[in-house]
Amino acid sequence: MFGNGGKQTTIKDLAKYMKVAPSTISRALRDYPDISDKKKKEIRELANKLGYQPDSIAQSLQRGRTKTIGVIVPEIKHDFFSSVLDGIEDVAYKAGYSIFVCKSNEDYTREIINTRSLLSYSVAGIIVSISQTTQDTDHFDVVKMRNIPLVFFDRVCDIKANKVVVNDEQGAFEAVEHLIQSGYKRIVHLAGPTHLEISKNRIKGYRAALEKNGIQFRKEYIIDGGLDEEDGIRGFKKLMKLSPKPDAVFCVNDPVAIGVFMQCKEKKIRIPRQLAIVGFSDNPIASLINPPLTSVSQPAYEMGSIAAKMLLEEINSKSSLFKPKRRKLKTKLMVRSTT
Amino acid sequence: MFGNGGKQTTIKDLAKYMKVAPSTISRALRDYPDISDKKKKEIRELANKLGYQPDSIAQSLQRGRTKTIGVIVPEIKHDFFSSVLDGIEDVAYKAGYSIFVCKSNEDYTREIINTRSLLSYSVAGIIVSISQTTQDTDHFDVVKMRNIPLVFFDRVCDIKANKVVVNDEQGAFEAVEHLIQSGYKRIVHLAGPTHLEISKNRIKGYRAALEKNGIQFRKEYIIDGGLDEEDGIRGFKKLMKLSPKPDAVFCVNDPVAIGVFMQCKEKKIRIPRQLAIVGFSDNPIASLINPPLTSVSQPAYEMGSIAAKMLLEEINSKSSLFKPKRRKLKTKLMVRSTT
DNA sequence: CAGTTTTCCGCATACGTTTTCGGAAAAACC
DNA sequence: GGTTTTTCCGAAAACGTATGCGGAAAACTG
Repeated sequence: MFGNGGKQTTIKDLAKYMKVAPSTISRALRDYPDISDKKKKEIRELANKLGYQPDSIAQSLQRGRTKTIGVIVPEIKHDFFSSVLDGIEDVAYKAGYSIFVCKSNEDYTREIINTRSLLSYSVAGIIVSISQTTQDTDHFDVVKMRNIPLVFFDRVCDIKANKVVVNDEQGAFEAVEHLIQSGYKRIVHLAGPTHLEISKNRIKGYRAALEKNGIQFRKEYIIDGGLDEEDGIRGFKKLMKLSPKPDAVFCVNDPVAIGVFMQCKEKKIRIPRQLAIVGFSDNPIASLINPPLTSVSQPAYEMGSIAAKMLLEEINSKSSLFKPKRRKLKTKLMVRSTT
Repeated sequence: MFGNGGKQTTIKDLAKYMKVAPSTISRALRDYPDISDKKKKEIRELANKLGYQPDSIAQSLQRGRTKTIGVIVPEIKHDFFSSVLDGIEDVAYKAGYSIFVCKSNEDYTREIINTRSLLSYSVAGIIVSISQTTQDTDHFDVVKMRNIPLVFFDRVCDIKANKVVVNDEQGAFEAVEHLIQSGYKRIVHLAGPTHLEISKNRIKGYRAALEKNGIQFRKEYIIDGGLDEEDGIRGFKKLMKLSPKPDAVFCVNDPVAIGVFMQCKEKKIRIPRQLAIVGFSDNPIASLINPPLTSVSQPAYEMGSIAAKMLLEEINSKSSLFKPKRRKLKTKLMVRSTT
């Protein structure tokens, strides 16, 4: 298959071999009308025999754009993000695209470097969930200015671009209302970073549920924090100092809930008798711990595939007057035994 | 920052602006000796002002190789693989490389397409864990022939290339010996696909432990299967039909163990009283289920970072007489309550 | 057979970099 | 002031592909 010591067979090689111009080869392989059927057939056979494969880099340089979509996530190993990646990859693969995965590590400057890198690689589009520490979003303006399609998912910001999120407010509302209807009255919310939209929306839902059910909102019952297990542990400690003592906690996501969960185990606090717990995102782990964690299910894989589809749509819509859309997916409350 | 309507500022733009040749710009920015310090400074300032960013595609075409490393994994969302990806990304990022992530979906032909795609993108190197259905490995020969560095991890094959694995045999041995020492006598092994090295090695360890402890090996106590939860469920059903009834099961990995675990819950079989379970890979879930799962811990993140380091080493070693190495990482038995 | 159309293909160029080679101008030497 | 050396820079080619344009040969028209 490869007779030339490791070098890729190029269009020029074929040209020399066939004693025609490179342009002829190119046109023959792309089935242009200006080449005789006989020659096309010959060329195709030779290309097959030598295992010719067009050089994507050269094509990209010529076209000014790659068949690649860039993805920026805060973390890869988190279940939610890896499921999203999975969804993106599947859609991209089917459309003949590859994915470039960058991790921001929840770090603002690394996110900037990542976008720059993706831009310099002329990706066809970018899908991103912003990091916890990102407050300023100028780096995404540059993407828009270069006319590169952009889709945000889950952790979005208020830039004019495609977005796919879950109905965080509704999800939070249902979770908290469920707690109330189960008889809990002193419900704490371990919230995420306040500048993130998801945090705000989940707080909104929390308050709405209290309000609707005539429960007085207390400021000290919202505990700010982050999105990791450690934040859950820290949150638990703050929570235990409150008085009157809370009887339930609604966590901004599952890792935080797991942090609380583990602390309860350690301190021998009965779940849900002494403290009820609700998480958000329904990681697979939720149903397997004991007692199984009640959590708001978030369609991660679907989010990824929808984000990718939206991106491809924008890529393929030549018109620059593309109207950004916002898809809001439904959540589903998975009631288990921690409530 | 961008005054030209969305187009990337190029080296030619700078050249026109400065009224010098493009080559001068290139040399100035790369700090070549042949340019006067004064001009270098001017050029750098202009480049900064216009936000010049070298076009990676053009550089790649010129160099014949990208600053990108391709990764092929069977699945993204599995905890083990996403942790490996995490490790790879971190060291790649530090070395100025980006990663191209492809998913084979445990499918042989998709794996071939993935490698082809990576080749056509002139990646600097490839890291891969082969799919369950891969028996033939010609597609990797092509990679070697193109002199592209290659590292296998976990699911390796017998190609002459860098490899990083865990000591599967030792890990399995310790797990099974632990079972024996805990008093279990009829120990079944739910094995993986037989053509994978990991499966073979874990079987070896299983047999070695039996042998050393004077327990008769029974052919029917090895149940072939796959690597997923469903395979665990299937395995459980076969296992229950055996007589005498087994009292312990050593699973080829955690998903399989979880499958068995869930079946036990469903069928009200007491763990570990009626059936002891040991998994492999120590997913985070293992410690959180009830009872917590005994499992062989496999350093996933470290595997990724080591694989990436080996790859970079090979990339940077100009000499084509590179000697493939094999790193074997240690496992650690995490004894919990299912045994 | 001259003129027109059609068929088929090559030339040249562009994409943005890097790099080799060589050459002009300035500086240094005797 | 002529020769050599040094300093600095430009021209051009190359990487592999795609494409507008033009041109030669063949086929068809009258």
